[in-house]
Amino acid sequence: MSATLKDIAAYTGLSVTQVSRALNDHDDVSAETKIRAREAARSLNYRPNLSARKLASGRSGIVGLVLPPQDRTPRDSMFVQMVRGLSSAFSRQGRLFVLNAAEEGEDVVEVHRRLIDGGSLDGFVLIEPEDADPRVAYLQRRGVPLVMHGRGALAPDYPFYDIDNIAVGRELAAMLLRAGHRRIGFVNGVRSMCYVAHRRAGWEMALRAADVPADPMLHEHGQMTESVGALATLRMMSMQSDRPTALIAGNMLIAKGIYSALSMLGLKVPGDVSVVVHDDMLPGEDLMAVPPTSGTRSALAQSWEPLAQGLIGAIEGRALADLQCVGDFEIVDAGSIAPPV
Amino acid sequence: MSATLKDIAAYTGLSVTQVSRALNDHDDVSAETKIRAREAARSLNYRPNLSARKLASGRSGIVGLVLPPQDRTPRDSMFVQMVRGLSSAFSRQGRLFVLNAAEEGEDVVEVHRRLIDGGSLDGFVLIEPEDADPRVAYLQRRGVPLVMHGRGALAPDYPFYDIDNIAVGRELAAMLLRAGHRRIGFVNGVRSMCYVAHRRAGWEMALRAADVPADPMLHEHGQMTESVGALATLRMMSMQSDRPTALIAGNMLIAKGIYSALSMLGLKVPGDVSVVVHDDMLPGEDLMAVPPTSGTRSALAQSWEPLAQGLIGAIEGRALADLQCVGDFEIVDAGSIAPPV
DNA sequence: AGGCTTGCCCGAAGCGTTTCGGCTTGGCAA
DNA sequence: TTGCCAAGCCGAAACGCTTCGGGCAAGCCT
Repeated sequence: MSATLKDIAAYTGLSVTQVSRALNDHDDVSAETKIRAREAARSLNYRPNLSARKLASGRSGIVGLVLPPQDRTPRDSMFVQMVRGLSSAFSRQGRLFVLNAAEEGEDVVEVHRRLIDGGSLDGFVLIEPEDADPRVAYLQRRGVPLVMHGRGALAPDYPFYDIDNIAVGRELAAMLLRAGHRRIGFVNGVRSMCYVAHRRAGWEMALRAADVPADPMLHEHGQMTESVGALATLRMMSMQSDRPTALIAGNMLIAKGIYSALSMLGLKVPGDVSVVVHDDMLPGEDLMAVPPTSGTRSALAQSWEPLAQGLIGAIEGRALADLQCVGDFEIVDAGSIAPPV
Repeated sequence: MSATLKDIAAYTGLSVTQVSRALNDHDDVSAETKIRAREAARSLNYRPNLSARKLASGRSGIVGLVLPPQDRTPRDSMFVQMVRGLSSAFSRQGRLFVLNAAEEGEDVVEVHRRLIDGGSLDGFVLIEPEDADPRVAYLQRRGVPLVMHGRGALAPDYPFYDIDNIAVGRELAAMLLRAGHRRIGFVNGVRSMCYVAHRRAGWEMALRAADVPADPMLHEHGQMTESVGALATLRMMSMQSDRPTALIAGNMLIAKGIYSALSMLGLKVPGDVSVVVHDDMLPGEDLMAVPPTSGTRSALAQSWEPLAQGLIGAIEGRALADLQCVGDFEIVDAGSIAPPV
């Protein structure tokens, strides 16, 4: 159905070898031959057969992602976002991106194995890093390239794309400290996540730098949901003495919970309590109607391209240092900070 | 890394040919040889190389789904549901299921082409059927197996899994007619969807059978969202004369909108207005806290298995009639129907 | 002139699997 | 005894691609 290298060879009078080398832009092919081959390929509507390529070279050009079995964070729409983003980032690079979901009880590593020696994939994007990640261990042992969305340690030994979450935590606290706040509450994510720990560390660093003690009662771990935000707010605001004058929200859902708890308590933002948030700018969240809130933001959508670049770099064997990318975040002032009362 | 047929051949003393035939359960292999080959395969940890298989036989055992570019129905969590369901259904059948998202401006058919002669996929699950579906036309022309989730016509010429939506519409209306209602409103989905048209037809049939005119003012097309449900309810309930005494909701989100509009109007269910719904039983929707509502229900989650079976059947060349499957729905009475006032 | 490099090209082998056709063996009927 | 058939097995070719090793000219140096 589809044209093969042999067809192009016949059409151009070249050998199959030379056509292959021409189309793959090898360097011992004359410029004129390359052009001739490329034109023939286009006019014959040639599409390389990835299975054959994989068989011959060990590389198929297909990369993938395995959806962890139960989403601890029930952020389905983020997954769809991600799949779309990665699909298009990779297809811009001439690669195919596919997604496979792990079954409920199934071992995630097992799924990767299936995908690898089932024979097609030659690299993975990993998400939701864990501390000593078994997926990383397995892939590294087998020499399969990977790139991590986030990181499982401050300086891991694998390619990743992440933002500087210590700086995020530090900056969020610093914004409030600069306004004069001393009692600063932080509603963070689940403890085991590395970025959560980093943000907490940043919060502590900023406080220490301002000679303010970091009261553990003012820090809360939990799922990043609206209700966790609301409950944590109620708890902190009902502290008998020294209740916080400002709150940090780990993400927009938490912020929403904070706002609704505060309004229930009859407290105004920023008059009574200042609020800052780290916003991942997921589309759909803006529809959530959270009031404009100061803080840090970094679009999750901007990570797909660097992730793709990182994985492709890893496949092409570039040095680890080039493959560990720390992205930027922005600082915005939206008027949700006022001096403490 | 992974064992090959050659390794098994060496290990068992058989030829590569015979091992291949044994593992694929061909019939000119003795029972004893089959067992020997299978055991060797297991103990050598053999995994067939799908690329090689694809190259030799034209079939890779990988099937996929292309996510349409912009989701007209913003039901991201349903997609994730679906991916998980199909992944596990296919993996139970020893096949690999992958998902690829079409880019924003990209032609969906083009993506299928890439996946086909990129060389790996040998069949597709399609979703969101259209009237004269270009994807179906393309795949049929190229002889690539497919199965549709839903259908684009009453009796299409391709494999599908669907429920009898005419019967759904008829039954929903009949439940209300039996209670004595004559003015029955229907808040349905977007007009272009085939299942929406079917349900509408069912509604009309039931009314006609009861000698009740089908007032077009009592039927509303729109996105299946909460607000559409609410707005349609407000419109119908404010009709000067002959406002409906009962409402049919196309799905749970619409039902939720109907309930909130009715409560805004101070109307009770079922005292003032009866309500029925078709519920797809998506997990997460039960959390939406819609009051128990009578109507029809069919778990979307039950369609993954038949879809997988249908596609595999199509790949294996079974007859079309065996591949067109109409699933059941249930009728439940949850007390949301009362005689009209 | 002889030898070297450089630029461009090609044949053939091989990736792991399936499949086609043919081979051997033993049993059974004629 | 001969001939035939079925059961079970195997060699070799093929799928489309990459890559290794080599070949042939033309140009340069000494």
